[in-house]
This record gives sequence, structure tokens and C-alpha cells, in this order.
Amino acid sequence: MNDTCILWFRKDLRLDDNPALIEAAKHERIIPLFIFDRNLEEYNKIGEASHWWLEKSLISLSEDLNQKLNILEGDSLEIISNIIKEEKIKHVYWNRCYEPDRIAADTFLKKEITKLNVFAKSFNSSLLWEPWKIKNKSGNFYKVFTPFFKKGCLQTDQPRIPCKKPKELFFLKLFKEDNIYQFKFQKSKNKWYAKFEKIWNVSEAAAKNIFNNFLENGASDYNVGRNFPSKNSVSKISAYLHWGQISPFRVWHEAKNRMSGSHKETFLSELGWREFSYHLLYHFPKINKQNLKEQFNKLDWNVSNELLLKWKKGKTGFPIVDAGMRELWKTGYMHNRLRMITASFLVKNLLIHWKEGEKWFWDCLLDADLANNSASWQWVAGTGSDAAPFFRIFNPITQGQKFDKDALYIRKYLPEIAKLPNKFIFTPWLADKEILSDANITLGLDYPYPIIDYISSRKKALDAFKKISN
DNA sequence: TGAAATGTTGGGGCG
DNA sequence: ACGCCCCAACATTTC
Repeated sequence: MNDTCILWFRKDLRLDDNPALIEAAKHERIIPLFIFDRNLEEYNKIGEASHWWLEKSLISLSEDLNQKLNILEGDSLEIISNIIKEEKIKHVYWNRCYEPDRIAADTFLKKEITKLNVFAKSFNSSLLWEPWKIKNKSGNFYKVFTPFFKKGCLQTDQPRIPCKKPKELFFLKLFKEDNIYQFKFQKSKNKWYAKFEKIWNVSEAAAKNIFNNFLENGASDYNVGRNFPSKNSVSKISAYLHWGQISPFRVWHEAKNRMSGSHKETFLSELGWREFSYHLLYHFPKINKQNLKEQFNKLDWNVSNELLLKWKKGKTGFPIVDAGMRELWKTGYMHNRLRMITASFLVKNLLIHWKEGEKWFWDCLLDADLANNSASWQWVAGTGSDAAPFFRIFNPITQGQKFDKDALYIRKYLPEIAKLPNKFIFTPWLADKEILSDANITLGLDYPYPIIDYISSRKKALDAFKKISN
């Protein structure tokens, strides 16, 4: 008797702690499947950096599956239905995703293949708490983080203990190479992504290593060190978490066991923010398109491609901002402190709509994640649920002086001003001619003058905000 | 997980 | 010894 099932990989590209795999392993043979489905926004609008990561992930996952991963491009329902018919499949398993269009597509697909007399089952591999399970006393979903996390999450079921990869597995490959999804970057001569190759190792094993390295080296200083971008005190697991190369359940329990005190509390609450983002996405499906606080629809945003472009390129003339934007461009990653500084600069000092920033980050970040990216931009912009107040405007000079005191981070990403002394490296335009020439800098040529006056830009933002507050 | 403006306090210099 | 001013340091308020 033919006992073959389909295991549909999506954002769970791992073998460890994979509930759908555990279920699939109860069958004799598994057809591991990945579908690049352009009907879904996450593939149709996939960012360049994310696309690179995905390809690396699939190559690596296939290796872990003895080169048996079936990678296809096309309509998910059509592909799965065909395999069901040709291989006489009776069981299909996958782990859930939470993007609104994915939820709709999955619901429809489940209904359709059930009609073919197939048993379809989905599991949870990527959220510690299902978004529909966390409710406040009056039965509504939470809109404020602290009660969401402390009462909603921590006082209900603890995240389950992660499960191990099953021992006996038999994978089946159905398609020849020439039928599969064509890797874009493998063929492309685009050099932009080439630098990622040297920095990031994309695999389940690498995810485990990088997290272990954090636990051993960064975790004991996390609560303080995480604010300083020149230190190695953050985990850098975000992209792995997004694609599921590491399980949030694994991360949660490891952190609980191996971290301590305030470091542990803070790290776990950061995982809580990730849950909160998904919670918001689930209950506000338009979170990437609309202000959650509707009064911001009236705000008179600045439309300037010129300023936006300078921000994207890291040529604003404010070194801490530019260093952050260069880190993003060079590495596909940006330290959290810099995400706040650069985002605040775009939205408040340039008064450009957060959606522009959201789009740029979506394209450049290896960890681009619909829920986290949208919720975080709305948080910085002050337009979100339980967001930072709009008037919390980061000073693009003092943030550098506070969190990159010795300018190690600035010098790393802005070599053109590296020779400036610490006293002027946060404000090159205040340095006199001799100091600039000693550092081989001609302002306006080697490094830009500030593109805005930060004092008046701050006032402008507050005025614009005042107008919509009445 | 701000920053600036404004208010308060207290020590020291000095007539 | 006293009042006055200055100002740093800290606290509070405001956006």
C-alpha cells in the first residue's frame, strides 16, 4: 500500500522542532515540497535581500533532506492537487503562516483538497502564542504590549517544549532539476548581494551556531550591551527566525535556561514584541498599508524623492544616521538602535511617510518580515498601537554620542570621515577647516553637509503633529 | 526604547 | 555675616 504524504515547507525551513515533519514522519514516505507562489504577496513582492536569503535557505534545506526537496514555482493549489492525483496522496501537512493573504489562501486550499478526500492538517511552528488565543478579560485582543505580554501571554500556557527531528525519514523527489523554481541570484551578475555571501551563512546549522554564540558571549551583557551597536551583544537571529531556520520555541527555552536576571527578562520580552507584531497583524490585517491611529491620515507628510534618496544611500550628513543606512546596504542587517535612529530621522526630521521607510527596509533587510517591519515602523512613527509618542524625536547627534561614544560604529561604516576626532565626528559641519583638512575631508565632496537643520526640522514635525492633534 | 524648555536647589564668589 | 548673583546639577513639564 502506498503511504506517501506531502510535507509543505513554507516559513519553517528546518528539521528541528518541526511539528508538521513529526506528523509526516508517521508515514512511510515524505514528499518535501516548497512552492514559490506569486499569487502571494510574500513572493510576488519579495525584497531583493530576502530573495537571496530564501534561495540560500532552500539550497541548504535540500541538502539537509538528502537533496530531495521539491522546489516548484506556480499556483500552490494547482501544484498540490496535481501531486495528490498523480501520487495518490492522502495526507498533506504544513506549519501555519500568518500573513493575511496566506491565511485566506491556506483556508481555501484546505477546503479544496479536503474535497479530494485528502486529510490536510496545519501546525504551529513559528509563534509562541497563537494570535487568536490571546484575549483580555472583555474578550478583545490587546492593543498595548505590556498587558498583552505579561497577562495575555505569560499567564496562559507556557510555550511548548521543542521536539527533536525524527530519526527515520524517507524523502521522495518527484521532479527533475529543470522543472524547478529557477534561482534568480545564482544566475544574476548583480553584485549587490555578493557581499552577503561573506557575512551570512544561511542554514539551520548556522542558525543554531549563531544563537549559541550569542548565549555564550553576548547574553550576559544583553540588557545593557544591546543598545551599543559596536558591541556584539545582540543575537542576530532575526532572519533565521523569519524563515524558521531556528524555532522560536527552541530560542525561548534556551534563553530561559541559559540567561539570567534582567538580561533574560529583556531578551524574552523582545521575543514578546515579535509575538505582539503578529498579534497586531492578525487583528489589523492592513497594518502595512494604513495608520493604526487614523488621525495621522491627516498629517501633511513631506514628499521629496531627493531627501528620501539621500536617506536611503546614507548621505544625510548626520554620521550616526548614515552609518546605520550603510550597515543596512552593506550587510542586509541593521542594529536595532540604528533602526530606531534612522527611522525616527526619516519620519520626524525629514517628515517623510513611514511607508517609504517600510518599503526600503522591506527590500534591503535579510530579516524583512511583514509583521515586524510594519509594526515597528508604525511604532517609531507614532502611528501604531501602543507606539512611541510622535513627539519622541531622536536627536541625530546625541544618539551617536550616547550609544556610539567612541564612534567605532560610525568609523566602521563611514571610512570617509574616520579620521575626524571624536569631538567632531558626530557633527562634521562644526569642525573648522584645519580639522577637516587634517582628516582629508572636503565637506560637500567627501561627505555631505547636513541635508536639514535638525532644530528647525524638529519644530516642523512638532507643528505638523500639533495640527492633527486638535 | 527622547529631548528641550522650564523650574528648583545649593554652593561659591564677591561686595 | 549677609544678600545677591551665577551657574551647575538635578527634577519636572511639555511637546
